[in-house]
Amino acid sequence: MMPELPEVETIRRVLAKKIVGRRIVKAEVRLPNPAASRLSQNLRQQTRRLSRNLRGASIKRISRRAKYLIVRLGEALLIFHLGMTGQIFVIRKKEHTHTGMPELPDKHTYFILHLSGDSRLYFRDIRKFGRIHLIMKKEEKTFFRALGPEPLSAAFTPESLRSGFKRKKASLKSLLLGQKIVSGLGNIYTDEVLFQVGILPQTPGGCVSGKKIAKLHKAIPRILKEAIRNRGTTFSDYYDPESRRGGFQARLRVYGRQDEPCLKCGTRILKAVIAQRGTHWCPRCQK
DNA sequence: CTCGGCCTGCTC
DNA sequence: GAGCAGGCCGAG
Repeated sequence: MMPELPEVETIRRVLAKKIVGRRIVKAEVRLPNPAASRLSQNLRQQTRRLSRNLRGASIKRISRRAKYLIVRLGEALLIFHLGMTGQIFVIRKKEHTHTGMPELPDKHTYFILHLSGDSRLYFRDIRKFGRIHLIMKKEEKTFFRALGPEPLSAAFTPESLRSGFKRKKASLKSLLLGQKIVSGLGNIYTDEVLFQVGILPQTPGGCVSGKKIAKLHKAIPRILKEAIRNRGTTFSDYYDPESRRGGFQARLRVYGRQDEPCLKCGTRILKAVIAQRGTHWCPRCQK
């Protein structure tokens, strides 16, 4: 997996079951090499706060904002962003590990929470695009200030989309990926949403009709919810913190289906780079 | 706004 | 060896 909103939400739900109510016995940072890497810098910057403030804290609640996972500890919030390859595992010390699950901690494991009840949370990130932050509750608003409305909340409205797209000549693909007009969509779900709404990803934001905006506003939460119901999308060997795979990959309509027939009309699905990301669409269903 | 850069590992 | 990968940020 690489996590967009549905995958992070799936992880949130698993963590809520597994670690809420537990106490943090110790927080362990394992700085990656090279020391100049951004994850290493991020962890070094946060490491004192992490080890000083986490010990003894108890986990009250797990929440999510867009693709950020938030472990609520009362006044403090421990925030994870998983980047492209971040993973979180929770296992008991003696628990039999799943086949396909890495031996933990391995060389890609950069943060460990030792929890009461002999369980541990491992943060692992092969490409090191992930980040960890510890902030105070009062800083939460500022921390997330750049994010657009949460697509599964009432803050997300046709009007918020309309004003975001207004007079923009950037493509819908880049606008939806940008996290500013609406947050939580990544490369997969952006392609899926645009297919279901029947709009080409290269359409400039300013050229989208009110009718399409209304359809888009309905399709975004619908698809995200469908993906969450299926525990997100899993490629290759991803496992959520419970060692389970997602199931949405079987329901993808365009993502990864280049050269295959469109499920609606049979036309060959195209793929090209748009907004620097591999983008999939049906040239007949999307106008 | 677009682009390159950040990272490692996998596939061709 | 090149190109690609589910994200994001900062430079120009």
